[in-house]
Amino acid sequence: MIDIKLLRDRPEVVRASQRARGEDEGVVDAVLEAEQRRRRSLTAFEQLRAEQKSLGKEVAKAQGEEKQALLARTKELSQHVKDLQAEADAAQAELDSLLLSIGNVIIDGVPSGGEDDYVVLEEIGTPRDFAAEGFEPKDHLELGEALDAIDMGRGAKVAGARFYFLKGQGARLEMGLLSLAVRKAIEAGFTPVITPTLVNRRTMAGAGFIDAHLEEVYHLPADDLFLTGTSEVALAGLHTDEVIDLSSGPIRYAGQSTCYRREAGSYGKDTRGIIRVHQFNKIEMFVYCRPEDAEAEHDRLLQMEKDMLALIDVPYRIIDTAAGDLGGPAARKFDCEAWVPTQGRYRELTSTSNCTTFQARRLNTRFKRDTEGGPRNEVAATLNGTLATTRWLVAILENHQQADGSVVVPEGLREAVGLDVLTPVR
RNA sequence: GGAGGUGUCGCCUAGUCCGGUCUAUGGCGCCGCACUGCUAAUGCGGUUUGGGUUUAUCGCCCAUCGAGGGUUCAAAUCCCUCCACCUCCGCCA
Repeated sequence: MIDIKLLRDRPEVVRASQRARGEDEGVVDAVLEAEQRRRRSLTAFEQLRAEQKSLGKEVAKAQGEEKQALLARTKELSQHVKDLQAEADAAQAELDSLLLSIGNVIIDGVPSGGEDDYVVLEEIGTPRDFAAEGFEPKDHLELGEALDAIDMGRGAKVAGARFYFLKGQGARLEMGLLSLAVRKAIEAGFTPVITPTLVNRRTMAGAGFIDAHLEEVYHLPADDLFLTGTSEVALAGLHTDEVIDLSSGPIRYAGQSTCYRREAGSYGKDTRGIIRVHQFNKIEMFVYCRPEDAEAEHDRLLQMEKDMLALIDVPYRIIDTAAGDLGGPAARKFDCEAWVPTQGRYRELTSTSNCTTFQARRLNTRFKRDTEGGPRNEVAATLNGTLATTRWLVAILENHQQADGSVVVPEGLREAVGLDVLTPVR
């Protein structure tokens, strides 16, 4: 949820953000109007409520005929107060639903437009020239099957399409990758966390995954619980309704969890292999900090991702995602996309978002700031970023394959995986 | 799954049976001031959170006793639903 004070004081900033996202900017005026209505109805209610309370005290003291007269007055007043309260509640609800419909205000510099309007910030590494090496690269599934590392068929048998088994060298590769990511995070001062993967409605909504992503989310109606598509959700909810201590700097977590996504509306897309699946594992960084530190923290998260990608040694590029492709909570998002040889294009491996105060406002996570007028509670900023996922195996397998179908484990991963080369078993 | 108990403004706690004097008691902690070689002790004052009004303050007002409904002129207090925690029973990878 955006800050209504910002919208009130500088509506043009919110309008510009909405425009860049390709969203309705008229909602800004609707909010201003709803806010007026809310204040008017609230004032009316509060005045009458104050009168009701003071009359109530007289009733308590009065006797006999006087009491009866007061009761008559106050009964009438009671209904009036209820009506005004209902009006004020309705105005508040209307305001809230308008505010919830507005995405986070983008940060200056974020490119306008949609999915294809990203800006490439940096390209790192050079794709291998397989033609010059004299062989046709195999895709990750063909490699994975020959290594007996990936089994899609049995995944489908047990659970359905887009499910899979990782086994043997495949399981070792993933476990090594994830444990290396956690180790790097710990070295950088992050606290490792294993999170719940089922969360309640408030947490899911607060993290921003119910409005736009409802179709994407597995829901268990019997318990009204939601399977999370990333540990970001649980980590965002970790400090709900708390005042956290940021006096000695940002709080940095590295969450490990299995992630569940319905992938509704992606029928026919990436149906082969483990690029787009219903279940995968991920190490996710999550930071709470003061709003003024958020952009620096964002750069830090991106640097963590770059360091991690350097360890798996694949060519990749960094893009600054366009406003229309940010999703509601993010004010800016950088994706790192690795080169996938058999697709001849870059595919997302990491994504780091600066959500500023958007998530924390919904989840009521604040910190104490000392000001001249004394300590004040202020909404914290949150950021998240990927440090490793199952999908990374795709880039590792394809970029490090050899003509005989074996795969060289990148140097930086060898110790964690415990293998130098993955060898075909058939 | 069943039975019982608990939930009060940082922590502990009074109040709930029997609705109005609760503008929620007291202690601890914390903050400020005073006193004092320093510290401690002592004394005085302050100390939930959100919102409205005014916005330069002070102030005044409303909401908030786990959450949400209800009864009532009036709810921390009575009723209902839900949530969390504790004890016991049952079941169980």
